Order: sequence, then C-alpha cells, then structure tokens
Amino acid sequence: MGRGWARHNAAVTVTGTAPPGVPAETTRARVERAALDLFTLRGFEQVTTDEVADAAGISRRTFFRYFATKADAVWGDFGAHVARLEELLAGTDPGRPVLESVCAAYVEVNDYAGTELPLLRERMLLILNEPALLAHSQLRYAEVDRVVARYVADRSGATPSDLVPRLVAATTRASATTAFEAWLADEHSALGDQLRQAFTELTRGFPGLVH
Amino acid sequence: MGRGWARHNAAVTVTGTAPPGVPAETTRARVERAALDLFTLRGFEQVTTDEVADAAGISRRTFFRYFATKADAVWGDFGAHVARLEELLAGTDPGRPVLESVCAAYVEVNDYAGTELPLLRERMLLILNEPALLAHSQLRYAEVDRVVARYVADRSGATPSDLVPRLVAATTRASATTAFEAWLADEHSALGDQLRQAFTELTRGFPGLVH
DNA sequence: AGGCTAGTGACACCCGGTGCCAGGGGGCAA
DNA sequence: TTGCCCCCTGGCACCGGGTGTCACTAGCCT
Repeated sequence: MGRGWARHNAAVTVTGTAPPGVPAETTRARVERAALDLFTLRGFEQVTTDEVADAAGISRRTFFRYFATKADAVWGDFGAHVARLEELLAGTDPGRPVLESVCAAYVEVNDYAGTELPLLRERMLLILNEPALLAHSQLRYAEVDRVVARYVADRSGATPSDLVPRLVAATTRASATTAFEAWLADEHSALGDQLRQAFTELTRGFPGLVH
Repeated sequence: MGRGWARHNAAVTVTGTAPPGVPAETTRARVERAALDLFTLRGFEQVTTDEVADAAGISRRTFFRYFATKADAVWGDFGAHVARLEELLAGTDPGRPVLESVCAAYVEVNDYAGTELPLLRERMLLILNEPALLAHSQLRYAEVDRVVARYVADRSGATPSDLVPRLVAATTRASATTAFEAWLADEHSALGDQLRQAFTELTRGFPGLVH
C-alpha cells in the first residue's frame, strides 16, 4: 500500500452506535486505539503511519493533525496528566515535608482505576521497550520535571533552576519510571506499591547499600 | 543544494599537514568537528546531513557509515566512556559502600582534562538543549544504566532487574545529568564539584527538604 | 440562498536513513 | 609490471516521518 492510495471506505466517522447518553467515540480516541493495537501487535517501527491512518479510517495527513508525531499517538492526553500533577502539588499541605509531598503527588496521580490498567500496561510496555518511544519519553518527562522543580523551588525558597529543585524533580521522576518498570515486570504487583517502595528507598538514601 | 549534487572539491582526505609524530586527523574526527560547529552555530534541526557531509568533504552516504544517526555525530565515542565507567566499577574497593562506589566512579569517569572542557561544554549544551538530541540521550543513558545496575546487583546479591539496582542506576544517572546542567549554567563552576554536591544530596535523601 | 468556518484529503516536497551497485586506490603475489 | 583482492567511497533509488498548500465539503449562522 503505497503513499498515494485510494481510501477504500467512505470514512466511517463514528464506529457503530454509541449507547444513549454515552458520547460516540471520538476520531482521536479511535486513532489512538488503532495505533496502540497495531504497535503492540507488530512493533512500533514496523507499522507505518499510513497503516494506522488506514486502520482508523482517516488519511495520513489527518493523522498528523491529531498527533504531532507518530509517537504521540501512544501517549494519550499526557498534557492533562501533567496538569493534574501540578494541581495535586498546588493543593498540598504546607506543613508536610516537601519531598514527601512530591512523592505523594506522584502516587496519587498514578492511582488509576482498575479498568484503565490494561490500557496503561499496553502503553507503558510500548514506551519502555520500543527505542523510538523511549527516546521520545525524555521530552515528555521534561514537562513533568519543570512542574516538580517549580514546586520544590517555591516551597524551599529557591529558584527552579537551582540544583536541589532540579535534582528532586529528576530523581523522583527516575524513581517513578523505575517503579513502572518493576510493575510491568511483575504481573501481580500493584503500581502504587511499587511507587511507594521506590520512593521509600530514594528518600532514605538507599539504606540497604551502606554495606 | 539538493539531494544529488556534484561534490565541488576533490576530497581532501587529510586537512593540511600533521605535525611529525602526531597522527593526521581522522576523517571521523573531522566530521565530528564539522557537525558540532554547524549544529552549535545554526541549531541541530536546521542543519541537514548533506551540509555536514559537505563541510567535512565527504558524501552523505559516507556520513552515515561513520555515524548511525545524525545525533551520533554529537556523542563522540560514548561507548568508550561507558566501557571506562564499567572498568572503574570493576576495580572498586569491595569494602567501600556500594552507593559511594557508584558515585565515585561517576565523578572519576567525568574527570576531564582542562583542554577537553570547551568541547565537552559544546557537546552537552547541544545535547541538553536540542529536543532531538535530548530524546536520543535516553538511548545512551540506557547503556549506562545497565552497567550500573549490573554492578549494584553483583555487589548487593540481587539481580540487575530488581528494584534497588535499577533504582540506584536511574537516580545516580539522573543526578549526574542534573549536575551537568548546573555546570553548564554556571560558567565558573567545576564539573566535579557539581557532581559531588548532587550525589551528596541524593545519598543523604535531600536533608534540606524535611522541613 | 449566501457566506463563513472547521475538518478533511490529495499532492508535492523536505529530510533522515538504507540497500545496492559501481568504481578506485592501495597492498600483495606471481 | 600485471593482475587480483579488499576496503573505502560515492551515486542512486527508495522508504517513511513530517509539513505546506490548496481544494472540497459539511455544517451553521444570518
């Protein structure tokens, strides 16, 4: 299937009939699902944007209007995720230690409903195992780091570009990512537990390694 | 200057005459220098591989034989860097605490000679500020993380895929990167000092943030 | 009806990256 | 010297991600 190709179907803008009251699946959501399925099935690099677009019943050009890059189709609405983290941080108890607040916010923002977990697993498996997606992740993490560094700076009377705020942002985020990896590796573990365990190690300075 | 273009010079394989005893600059080194200069001057994305190749007096095709990707031209011989870190870790005193050994190895592997610092600065400024290079960096860091995680696992009787080894690898590396950022931001600071300061904060669990 | 806007598809183009083949030069043996 | 081999190189066509532009259509408002 080459670059210029006749669409073979008259663009089904909505898939089937939505239950009354439930909004019909948006085009964006449909593309996300098609992308995730294809990428999981055959690998991120092995699937072309042409194929994803085709599977979702839109043109390649339209795909790139919904998602700036091929990788973005995997990330869902990550901006909203970051915004929620920012809100959680803004609403923390000022009497609680800074570092503890950051960790708690991370745990809470990643407290997904049970029904969302399979999707999250699929997403994260792709992101952490596909080199192209792993690379892209750094750009997304940078958004998170900025938010956390700003919070730490505000609370500790520093500026977001000082060493400690940056350091807290970078290391807590690294810990969260590692917790995700551990969660993916162990089918039966709870994401929240992995996060708490990772943060405990981090904030205590890895007590088991003093030898 | 389009894709197919007549080379306008008869490939100067060596730049001028090398001082006796000193090996002539290799083609690879010449390409690296050309790439770094052009990227610094006009931005990574704004320079095409065609232009870099042209500036180095080789063809585009040959450029991609020296470097797998455009980004790799910025990273010098990073593999050797990782190998050296691995050797340093292998040669650590078994009586010293694990975490301390990792940090010390990081400091030592980044102990550059004064003459190398300007080049290092240029490289790191690009890597940390150009989105495409920042993304690529994650792939390189993964190599480092594997080495560190394996070391920590060996020393602490765990496996490299356990939480703590991964966690130490991820957080020390995040700290090192943050120290690099701080070093770049402050013209007059020493890289080693920034690294030590970052590791001190990390290993003590950010003592200033208990509030 | 007429006009505005938002979403879409087609198409051409740019650029990073790759497979393939055709030289070309240097070393080595006869 | 001649012939052979091998490595480095350049040219070229191709793939695929990403973008600018234009034309078309469906609504929607007046």
